[in-house]
Amino acid sequence: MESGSIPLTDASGGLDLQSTLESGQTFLWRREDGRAYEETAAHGGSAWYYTVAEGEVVRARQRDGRLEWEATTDAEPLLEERLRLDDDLPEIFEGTDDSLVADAREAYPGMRIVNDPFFPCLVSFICSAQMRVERIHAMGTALAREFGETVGFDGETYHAFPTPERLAEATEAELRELGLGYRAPYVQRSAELAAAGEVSPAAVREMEYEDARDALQAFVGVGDKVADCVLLFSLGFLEAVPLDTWIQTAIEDHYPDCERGSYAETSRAIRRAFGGEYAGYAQTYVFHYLRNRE
DNA sequence: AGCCAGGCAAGTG
DNA sequence: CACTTGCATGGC
Repeated sequence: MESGSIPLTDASGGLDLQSTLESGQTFLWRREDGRAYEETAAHGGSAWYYTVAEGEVVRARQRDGRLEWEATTDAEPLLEERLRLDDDLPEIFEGTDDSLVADAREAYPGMRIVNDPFFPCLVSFICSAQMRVERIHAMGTALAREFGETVGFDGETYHAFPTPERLAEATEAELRELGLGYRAPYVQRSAELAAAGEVSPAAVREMEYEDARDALQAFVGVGDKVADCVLLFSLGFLEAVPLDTWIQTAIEDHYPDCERGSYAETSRAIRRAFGGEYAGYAQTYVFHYLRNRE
């Protein structure tokens, strides 16, 4: 086993690992302990998290201004990529003078947008429809347990997120047994499309933002909102602003002028209000901030 | 007991 | 294009 630690400088905005991994952006990391979010925060947020990435287990925790990791091979490049450690947060928020965004930043400085692998991100957000964050996470755990490759590490057995091929072979009934409900056929059919290479994430990356959002809707169970989540949390479209129920409420309460009646037009308006190029960062801070108060 | 949760697909007008 | 309806499941 290899291990190491990455220094986190304040210059680029630091890191809040717990908020990054538990704010409903990614469902691919789990805590080694079973503590609740609040308990972990009370303990200084230094819990170990793990994921299975590229067939290998990676553990990480934040302590004493460093991001410590344990893995079978050097995990530094992977962590920098998945946690977007090179994003310069002060620069990203430089142009936004919005007070709600400022409050959210003050509450969770160092939270970053994740950069998840495409297929797991896609399936996670297909499952997210009308579902609480905690249950989406549980669905991911169940999918990995039932259909994911097993990986041994440090005397324990872990499960990778299932491949498109494996999930394409699953039956709707099997997926319903895992509690996916009406999302079961969406996941199965989208896995088939992904396995067939119907929509290539590499090609989507090269598109203009709104074209990319349309292209992802070739998958089943993917509308505007889920497409925006995949663009933001997996494909590097930092301008994407998923309009979920929380953000819709925020628009009513704080940005009534941005309500334009349709997803496309409201999206344009709120993207402008959130600073354009990096509007998705503002969105994610506001989402986490609002969801954690009350 | 009823309502709601990071919505979407399919069907109408 | 806008609008309506049905859809699983679990927690409060």
